[in-house]
Amino acid sequence: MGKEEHPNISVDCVIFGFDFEKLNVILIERKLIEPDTGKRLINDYTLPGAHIFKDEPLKKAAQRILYDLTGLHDIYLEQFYTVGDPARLKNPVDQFWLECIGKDPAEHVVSVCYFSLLNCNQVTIQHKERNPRWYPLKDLPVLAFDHAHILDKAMTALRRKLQYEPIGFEMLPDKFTLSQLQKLYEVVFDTTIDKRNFRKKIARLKYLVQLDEKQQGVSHKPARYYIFSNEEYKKTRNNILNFTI
Amino acid sequence: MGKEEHPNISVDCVIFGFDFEKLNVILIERKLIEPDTGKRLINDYTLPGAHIFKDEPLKKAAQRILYDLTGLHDIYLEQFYTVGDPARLKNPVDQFWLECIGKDPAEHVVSVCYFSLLNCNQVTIQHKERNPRWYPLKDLPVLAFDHAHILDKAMTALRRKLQYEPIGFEMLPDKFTLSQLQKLYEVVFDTTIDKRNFRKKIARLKYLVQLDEKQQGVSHKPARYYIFSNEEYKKTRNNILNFTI
DNA sequence: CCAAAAGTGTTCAACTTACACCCATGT
DNA sequence: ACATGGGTGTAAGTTGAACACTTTTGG
Repeated sequence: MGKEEHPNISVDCVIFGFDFEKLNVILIERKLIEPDTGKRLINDYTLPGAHIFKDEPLKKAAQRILYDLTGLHDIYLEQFYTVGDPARLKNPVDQFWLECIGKDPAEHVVSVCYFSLLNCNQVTIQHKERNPRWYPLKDLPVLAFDHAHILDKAMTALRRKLQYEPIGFEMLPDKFTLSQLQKLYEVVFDTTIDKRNFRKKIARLKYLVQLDEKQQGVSHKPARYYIFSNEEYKKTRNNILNFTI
Repeated sequence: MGKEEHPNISVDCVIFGFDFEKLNVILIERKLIEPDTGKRLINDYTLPGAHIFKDEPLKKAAQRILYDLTGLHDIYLEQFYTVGDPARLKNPVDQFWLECIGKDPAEHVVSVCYFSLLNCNQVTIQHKERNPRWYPLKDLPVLAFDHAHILDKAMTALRRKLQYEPIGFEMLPDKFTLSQLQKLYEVVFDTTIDKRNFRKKIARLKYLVQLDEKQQGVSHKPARYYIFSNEEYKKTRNNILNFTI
């Protein structure tokens, strides 16, 4: 009961962050250096994750991981996948690592995976140990365990979700410009979007509310700010039945 | 190792079956009758599920459950959700039941949930114990544990999936008529579809191949059979970027 | 005045929706 | 002959895609 870790159940978090230019993800160093020779035995990266405590709900565990990294509660969080192949931690490097950090390498660990959405500029990552920081998705280092696979699934899940729910706002400040929103979609879907068509689409959405406020101190025509109105969204959300077959 | 059950990790299966009229799901009786009085202490229904064996992959466990119920391998199977709140099995009836079947009611059981798709008429459910059978989704009995919640999530996941991938075929025979396919969509989305518009849409899809073969022995104009061509689908699948924002 | 990003309309093609009748078969 | 479900086309409205120039600000 209480703070004892469950040996078989962990939670991994794919924390996406948008910095107005590209999409990033928080990774943590996994470094093991032989003290005598200075030789790097292990030098790669993992997603933030933790074993759940016994009697801790999965979502609470994910929120705990997020809080420890960002100091924030109430971050957008969504479960998207659970990995549970007994072979997933069985390669020699991972086995060696698990021994080094005092886990039983023989355990079958099922990992429940969540993704979260943030705006990079509104977060300062808390350093406790092992140096967590943002890495651009377009330029990732080598990932440990099956974390490349998990990240791939997370990306697919994010795109899917973004296709039917307006959660892009979670990666922007409360007030944002349409160009910022457009850039976000372009980055997530790795594409370019026509500015006029994009804005025409926005104009149809009642839950995107234009403010009187404008950008200040930019050396070009200042953009108008918009906010996302959740009330309007709830009213006008379209339960589309647009099946592809 | 081997056939020992993992006390904390289970797999539940939501097995959807289409019978050309409605959507059904396989449920299993949970019955407990007091021997003396004949009083029904428990009388409700559960989704098929099982604890995984130690060192068994999650998907293998799901396939095992499906095989035990249907005698079939290679059924469409998709993971959609994992429940892991320690409170999920803590109501008195469920606790009592767990004790009766020899499980430790205090364990925190994380359940990884899969849904599968079948055509009811092509399956005979294997009776081992506790009488599993099809129940119409529109007329469900009382469900045990948090299985009503899981079923709800499954239904949402099925609809979403059906909106961007043509997996409806998994609930039809290899050869099917367009009316059968239309009925399937109508039933899953609880709506009605215009016949001519539906068929116009189908005509655009190259992976729906019309056969020369027709229905036989029906007391009306016999319908042409169609098959789903996976090769064509892979060629023409559209990676649409149709975001709602 | 220059650089930088904001903002704005039109046209054409594709798709969606609504709608009614004849056809082939078994009984 | 009749009951049953199969099969077909058209017109109007809506949406998606392509495309270029003017505006506002800071430096």
